Amino acid sequence: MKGDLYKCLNNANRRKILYCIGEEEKCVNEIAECLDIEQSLTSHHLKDMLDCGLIEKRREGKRFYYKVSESEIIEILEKGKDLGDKLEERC
Amino acid sequence: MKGDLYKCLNNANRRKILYCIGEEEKCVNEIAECLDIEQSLTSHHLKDMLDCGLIEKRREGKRFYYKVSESEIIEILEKGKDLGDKLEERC
DNA sequence: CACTTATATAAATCTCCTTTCATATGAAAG
DNA sequence: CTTTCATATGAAAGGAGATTTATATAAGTG
Repeated sequence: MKGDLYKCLNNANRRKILYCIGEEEKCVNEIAECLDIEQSLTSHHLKDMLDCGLIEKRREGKRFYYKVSESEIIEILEKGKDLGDKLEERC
Repeated sequence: MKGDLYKCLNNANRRKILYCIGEEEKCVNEIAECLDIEQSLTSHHLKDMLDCGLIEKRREGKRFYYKVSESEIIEILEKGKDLGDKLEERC
């Protein structure tokens, strides 16, 4: 397993991807469009997250659908967001 | 506020520091010794975490004591650890 | 006041990450 | 079987982050 959880979370595009496929699986182009980034960049990020087990991939014809593998990750993102907001208030 | 929560969490030394001062405040040298890293490096990491509001600093004579500012951060670390372990099992 | 202890900081270096660009692969459609 | 669509991959460029080394500051001690 390459890469780790925290590395995956330390990038806004990857976090957006997680939110984007958190509710329902999406294919690469849908994700790229959702984040308004290049397909290539999307694929790179998906690979990283796949490598660390955070997401899963399923083929359907020429498309690949991705989804979050453990829904806990969304909870962690929410907790992180809450804490981030709280820390901002301190400044 | 420089740096963000996820950046702070994306480094093993910084995570160790959080665990190290999570229970009780410690001064810089204690932290450096606890992690077995240089004082200088410790200070750098402490500054980053201070900048993002994750920890707090208190002076006592020539020493500075650091502690975690929001105990939630430890919960997030625990959740992250659990999820990390779970993801490892998949591979 | 000189010395020591505790911490901070700045510069330099090295490593790692992100993004872009070009290209490859592979399925489906005509 | 050529073209198109969907995705993956590799290399290169640029930037950000981690660590080390050397030095500064500031408090406490004799």
